[in-house]
Amino acid sequence: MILKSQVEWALHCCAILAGLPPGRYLSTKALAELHGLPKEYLSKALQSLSQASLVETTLGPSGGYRLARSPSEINFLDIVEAVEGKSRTFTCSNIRANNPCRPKDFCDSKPCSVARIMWQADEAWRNTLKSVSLADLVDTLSEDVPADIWKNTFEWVLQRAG
Amino acid sequence: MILKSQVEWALHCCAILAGLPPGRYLSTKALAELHGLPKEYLSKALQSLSQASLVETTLGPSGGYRLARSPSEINFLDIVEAVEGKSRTFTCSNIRANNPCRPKDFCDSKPCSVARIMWQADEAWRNTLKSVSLADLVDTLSEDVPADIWKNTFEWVLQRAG
DNA sequence: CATTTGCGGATATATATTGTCCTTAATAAA
DNA sequence: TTTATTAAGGACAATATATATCCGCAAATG
Ligand code: FES
Ligand code: FES
Repeated sequence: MILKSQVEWALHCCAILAGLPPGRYLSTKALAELHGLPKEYLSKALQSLSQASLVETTLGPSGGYRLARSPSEINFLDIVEAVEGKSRTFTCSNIRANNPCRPKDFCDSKPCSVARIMWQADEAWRNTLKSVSLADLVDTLSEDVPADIWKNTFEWVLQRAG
Repeated sequence: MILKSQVEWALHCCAILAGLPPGRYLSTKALAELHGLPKEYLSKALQSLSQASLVETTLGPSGGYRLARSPSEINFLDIVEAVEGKSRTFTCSNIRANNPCRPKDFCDSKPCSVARIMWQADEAWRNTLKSVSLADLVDTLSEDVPADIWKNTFEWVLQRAG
């Protein structure tokens, strides 16, 4: 089990969009070039963000993407679920029902204990993702990324932002 | 991203093995029949448990599997990692290095902030799995599963255990 | 010796991920 | 108005992973 590479792409793209001045847009082309990614396929990830209402778009030259909410109101879980979907990482196929010792019309009242525990772990994962906002990420990045690279990157971005 | 169905299989098989009297073995055939699973493919999951030293095996008629440790000394994470592998669910392909604004010989001192946060969530998932033992599972199951089905199941198992 | 068992390799099939190509409609700039 | 640029999305192909089956081997049992 491994998350799609699009998750890494989407998170990094959102981090860039979070640093964009209000009202400006950044295109798929610029985001793809900045991260060295296949433009057409990155576009699918950005469409997922759009369908999840995390970003807004506009068409035409100088068009592209911008965040639909403030960075403090978007968290990691929002972005991960936009790309990966909201379904749980453990799926129960109810193999307990195949037990030959069970009456064949027996109906379970609760989900299986095994599944419940797996889902608790899934919840812990989601809660951690939910606890970190895009604003938190930008704070951490601006500490970790060397100041000159950070500065150059946003100059590069602003030259291409519509 | 979704866990393999073998995870569900392995957890249920371990729960059965945990209820086996000391010294007895249960075969792949019996475990497959009990859970309604393809014997040959379930065998692969059990081999994973064996390679992880969670179970011991013996050959020949009356052979099969038993736990290598007491149920209180085996947790969910042991079993999940035996089947799914120990690698993290988020992999960083270091797309930050493709940033055209970076000196091309620049070397990062830390893992990317994005990856660190994703790995924290992964840790939270693993910690939850680690906190539940097979003994805990058996306790929960014996409360949830109706007493007569529970009893019949272990009679069925004991008839087939070598 | 005959049977049963776990183990591992080889192989086949189904599904998911990754990636490309193309058309369409909207938008902005020339 | 014309032209260029953009996001959206459908169709498709390539690749990787998950699921599943089959076979031969060596060990254990009786
Ligand atoms: S039957 Fe699906 S987890 Fe128990
Ligand atoms: S470069 Fe991989 S997560 Fe940031």
